[in-house]
Order: sequence, then C-alpha cells, then structure tokens
Amino acid sequence: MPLSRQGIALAALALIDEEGLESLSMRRLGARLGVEAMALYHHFPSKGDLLDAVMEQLLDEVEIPARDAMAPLDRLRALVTRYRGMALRHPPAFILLAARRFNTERAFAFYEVILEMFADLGFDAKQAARWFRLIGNFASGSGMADVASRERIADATPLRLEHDPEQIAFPRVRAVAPHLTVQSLDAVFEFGLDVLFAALAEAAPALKGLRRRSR
Amino acid sequence: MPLSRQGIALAALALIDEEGLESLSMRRLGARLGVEAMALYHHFPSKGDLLDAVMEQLLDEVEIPARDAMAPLDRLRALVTRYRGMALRHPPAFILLAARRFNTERAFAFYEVILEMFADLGFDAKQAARWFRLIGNFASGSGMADVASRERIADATPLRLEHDPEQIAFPRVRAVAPHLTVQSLDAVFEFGLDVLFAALAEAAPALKGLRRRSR
DNA sequence: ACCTGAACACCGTTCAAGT
DNA sequence: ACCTGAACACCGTTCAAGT
Repeated sequence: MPLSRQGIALAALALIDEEGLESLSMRRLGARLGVEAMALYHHFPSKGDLLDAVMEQLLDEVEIPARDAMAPLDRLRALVTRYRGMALRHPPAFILLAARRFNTERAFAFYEVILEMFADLGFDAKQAARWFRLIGNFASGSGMADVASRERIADATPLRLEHDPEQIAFPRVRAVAPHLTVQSLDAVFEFGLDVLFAALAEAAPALKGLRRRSR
Repeated sequence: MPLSRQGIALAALALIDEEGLESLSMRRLGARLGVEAMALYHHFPSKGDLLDAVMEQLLDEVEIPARDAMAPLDRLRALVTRYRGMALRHPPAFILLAARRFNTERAFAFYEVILEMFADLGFDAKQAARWFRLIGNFASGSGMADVASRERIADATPLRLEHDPEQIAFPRVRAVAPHLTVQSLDAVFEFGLDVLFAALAEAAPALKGLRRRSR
C-alpha cells in the first residue's frame, strides 16, 4: 500500500497527539510509516504543508450540524461546543490551529458555513464579521487555555494552579484556583457561551419578532 | 559587561520580533550577544526557561492602570486593550503566551491584579473565575487572530482574505473579507469589548446601585 | 511515479576544560 | 563564576540515483 496525503496527515496527527508537537519530525514520521523521511516530500512539498494538512484533518473532525436539524442559534452553539471538544481530544495538535494561519480551501469552506448561520440570524456582512470574531476568538482562546490546563503539552512543568494552589503566594489566585480545575472547565466554558449567546440573541435581527412575543 | 538574565531575555525577544520564533536558537542568540551558545546555559538551564523569561518580559510591558486612576470597569477594559496592544507590537513572540503555559511568579502576580478588579466589581471567587476566563480567552484569542492577520509569522503564505478576497470561491467569506482587513481589526476588537463589558456591567454586584439609579 | 541514501547546514544539550 | 570548544544525537531539505 503506497503512501497517501491523507494517510500521512493522519499518522502525523497521531504522532503529535501521542508524543507532542515537537516530536513530529519528517524522519520520525517516516519511520512510523516504514519509509525514509524523504519519501514524504513526494506528497508534501514541505513540513509546513504537512502541518496544514493536519489542521484540515482537525477541522474535518468538527461535525457541522445540519441546517434543518436545529434553530440557527442552537446550530452555532453546537458548532462552537464541538470545536472546543475537538481541542480537548487533540491537546498538542490544537496549538496549530491557533498559531498557524488558516488559509486553505477547506478552512474557507468551514468559515462559509459559520457565516451562513450568522446570515440566518439576520446579520449583514459587517455585523457577521464582528460576531464571528467575538465568538470565534473566545472559542479559540478557550481551546488553548483549556488544553494548557490539561497539561499534555511538551516540556510541561507541573501546573501549580491545579496541583498545589495552597503554595501560591497570591490570595485571590489561590481562591480562584478551585474554580479553574480541569473538572470545572466545562462549566466555565458554558458560562462564557451563556453570556455570549444571550447577547447574540438580543442583537440578532431575525429574532426580533420572537423577542417581542416572549415579553 | 557580563551577560544577565534580563539582557539575554531582551535580546531573545528582539531576535524573535525581527526574525520570527523559529529563528531563535541558542547559537544565533549567543552570536548576537558576542558569546558562545553554551554561555547562555549559565543563566538559563534550558531554552524553555529562556522562553519563560521572554514571556515575563512581554507581560511586564502591559502597564496595569492604577487602582485609583479609574473605575474598576474602565481599569479592566484598559488592561485588556493594552494586552492586545502588546500582542500587536510583538506578533511572533505573542504566540508564546498562548501556546506555552503561564506558571511563573510574575504571571501569578499579573493574575492577582486582574482578580482584584473582579473583586472590586463585587464578584465572588467562582464568578470572578468565570468572567476572568471569558474575557481573558477572548483577549488571548483576539491577540492570536489579529497577529495572524498581520502576517509577521514565519513561513507565511500571502493572506488571501486580505490580499485577493475576490479570488475566494465562497460568497459569504468574500463578503465578510472587507470587514476583517487589518484596518478594521481595532473596531472589531472594540465591538467584542462592548458586548462583553455591557454584560459584565449588567452582572457586577458592585454596580447594582448605579444601574438602578440610571434607569 | 515513488522511494532511497548521502550530504549540507543547521539544532539543543552534555561534558570537560579553561580563566 | 562565567565562558569556551568539541562532541552527540538530532533537525529540514537538496540533490542525484535507483526502480
């Protein structure tokens, strides 16, 4: 069975998940696939292109709720929740999504569906751009922070906030620590979504009638 | 003049800003400082520790508004704005803050001041934790996204969203592109802050009286 | 078309040695 | 205490060669 772009990208993702982002090298990946490092260059012009393929692999894991399955607001919220869920399944790989640029066709296709949801909510392009960034940046930042708290990252020092908060000299940080443990992060994330989606519902032109009726 | 931790960290930050994160190597940094790579190990046990020092250098740049200078809400908003401002001054270095873990004394000191602001707004530890993460993750995600849009990152492909949006096959992405150009990013960020701080003001126990009076 | 193997110009870090 | 220099086990990538 010869190598394929998809097969290589999947193997790269597995290697990153198991051994960390820094452990991915063309030589090690080649060894995993039973091939010399240089064989990979026949499928990807550079390591950067391989990383782009890994990013697309991650995006593909985020299932987009069908348009007729739920209301626009619920669709968007489900998507954001799944995006963070993907982050938690791939802690070391998720950094790629935040650190590298989205510039591929599949990334644009992903954006298109999200922007369609904002259009369904009645927003024009300008408002869609702003809400898209607000919610998207929150999702991206949450993914990064929650991943960092779960310490699967390479050269990880023990997380003091998690393991010995009583050792921390700052009283407010110490008091907050129990509410930012790994077990609490889901609730913290949902709280953020509650705030953002309440504001979004309030602002969405398409929900104007609904709001009046419910008052 | 012998080397110092601070001097090395500043030189490392300058090197990252000028040539990108991947260009920072112990050998190149040593060369800049007129010293062999191994001399640096006398001041930092590993490259990771050096990167932690660079992160602290970045944090030190974010000036914290004095407690008596403005109202708690304005203080917090000013701080978040300055945090993103720092990101825009150090595009390639900012990735460190999002990708690496905050686990140093100075990072905790930074958190402590922010948590004090939430306490000033009347929040208990649990609520402070949630608002801290909501606003912090938005700030962090915004910094990353805005930095990526300004394309100072290494191995940068030209940003299609910025340079030839008319080439993009997806109509909604194309329509949104003009509202996400570099010139628009400040306004997009401010929009996010408007939404978040309106909700925060609404929720803050310490502002309850003020709200009643203004109605 | 697909893969190998040697080579080039790099890495972080160890270790023993210099002053 | 502070720095050097050689060495080790790695990198990404080029290039010529094999099938």
